[in-house]
Amino acid sequence: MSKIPEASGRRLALLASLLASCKSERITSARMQEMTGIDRALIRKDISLAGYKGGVSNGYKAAELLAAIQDRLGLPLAGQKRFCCIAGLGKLGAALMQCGIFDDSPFKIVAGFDSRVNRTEVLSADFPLYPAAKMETVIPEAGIEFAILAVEDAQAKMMADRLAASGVKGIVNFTGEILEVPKGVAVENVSPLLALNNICAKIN
Amino acid sequence: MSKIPEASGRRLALLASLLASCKSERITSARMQEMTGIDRALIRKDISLAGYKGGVSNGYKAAELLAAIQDRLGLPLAGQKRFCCIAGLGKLGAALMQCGIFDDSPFKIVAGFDSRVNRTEVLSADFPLYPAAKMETVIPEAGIEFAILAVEDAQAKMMADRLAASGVKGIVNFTGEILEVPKGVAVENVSPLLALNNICAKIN
DNA sequence: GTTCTTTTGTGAATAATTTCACAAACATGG
DNA sequence: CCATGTTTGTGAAATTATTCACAAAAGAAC
Repeated sequence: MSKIPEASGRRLALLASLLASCKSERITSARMQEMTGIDRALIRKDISLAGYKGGVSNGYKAAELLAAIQDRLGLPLAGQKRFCCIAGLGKLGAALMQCGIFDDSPFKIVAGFDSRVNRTEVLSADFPLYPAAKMETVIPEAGIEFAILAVEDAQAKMMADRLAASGVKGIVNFTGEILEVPKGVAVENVSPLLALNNICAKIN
Repeated sequence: MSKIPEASGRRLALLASLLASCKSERITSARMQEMTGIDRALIRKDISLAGYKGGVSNGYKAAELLAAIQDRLGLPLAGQKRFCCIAGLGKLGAALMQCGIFDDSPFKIVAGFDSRVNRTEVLSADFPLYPAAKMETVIPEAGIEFAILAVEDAQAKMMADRLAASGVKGIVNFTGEILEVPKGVAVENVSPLLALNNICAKIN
């Protein structure tokens, strides 16, 4: 089956996260439009791309639709644990590792890295913390697939290079820097500053 | 002048953040392609949409180009301070307000809100913290335009409604919930979980 | 000042996405 | 079971976005 266009993929991932917290058994494209602002005809097209059929007359079965999207997009399922690490254990990195956001998710933080050794010694976590120098050995050995980058902007590019060289397949970029990564590594920018700028651009 | 399509706007905002940390005086579309992965012809089209001319033979002047993009997109300039608040002062919210990420930016956090009063009393910040009940009065009085939403998922929708009702024009959504907001309020999702899912979708 | 090289700026061509519109599928309520 | 009301699924149309390709602009070298 051919690959789904990126825009459709993003919308479907959004729908997946919406469906994951959907209380009712069934949901219509009209309701999803209300919740997301995406036109319902487009939602139906996307769902059709995802390969799911079966909503006629009464809307889609939320659980089945979610499963179909997860399957088609290659999203990890609830039971799975895909391993991640956090690079940069400053205020933001430390909070991300401690705030429990990944607890019920298919992602699990299994390592933390920081270039200041005392941080890795002082902070407590229920997974090991390493000096950044260990990155290149720990990441492949632990089977870490994804990294959350929360270092200071000045170190961002260097750390991204090292993460990519260590074999991570995706980086969630919390820094304000735009990362230049080899093909095969996906970057998702979640910088609050970039987000605020995007909002400013949208409301004009 | 007509409004810029959303996709172009996002790319231009990305370029802006790239240009903001650009060391060299001039930059070519080819170099920007290397850094962002966006095709250079498309970058030139976007820049042309932004209304900037003047790069022939030697690339664009980074500073001028940045200024043009900021102007065209309505992005705040370095000198300005647009007021923001943080809703939800748990681990993540507290870290966001303390980590200094907004220090050199045109955005300034001027208030924090949490429904647990003791949090607003225990935490220290260089701006006032309020119980969530004060939101509806503080936001309009302080001239707050944007909110960073970092509450727990269960409270996310309710808080987003209240933020919107209080008059914020944009919400940076760190929660895993998809927010249903009135038209006129922009939402930018920066959930690490959604980001990881998007990465999984991309690498397939 | 002439030539050579680089790089933009942009019409035209192509490709892709989104919207429209409606038949078909199914549920519901008599 | 029949009529009625929803809602999907999807071709076709309309729109939008991207890539191509190249003339023109400008700097660099000599």
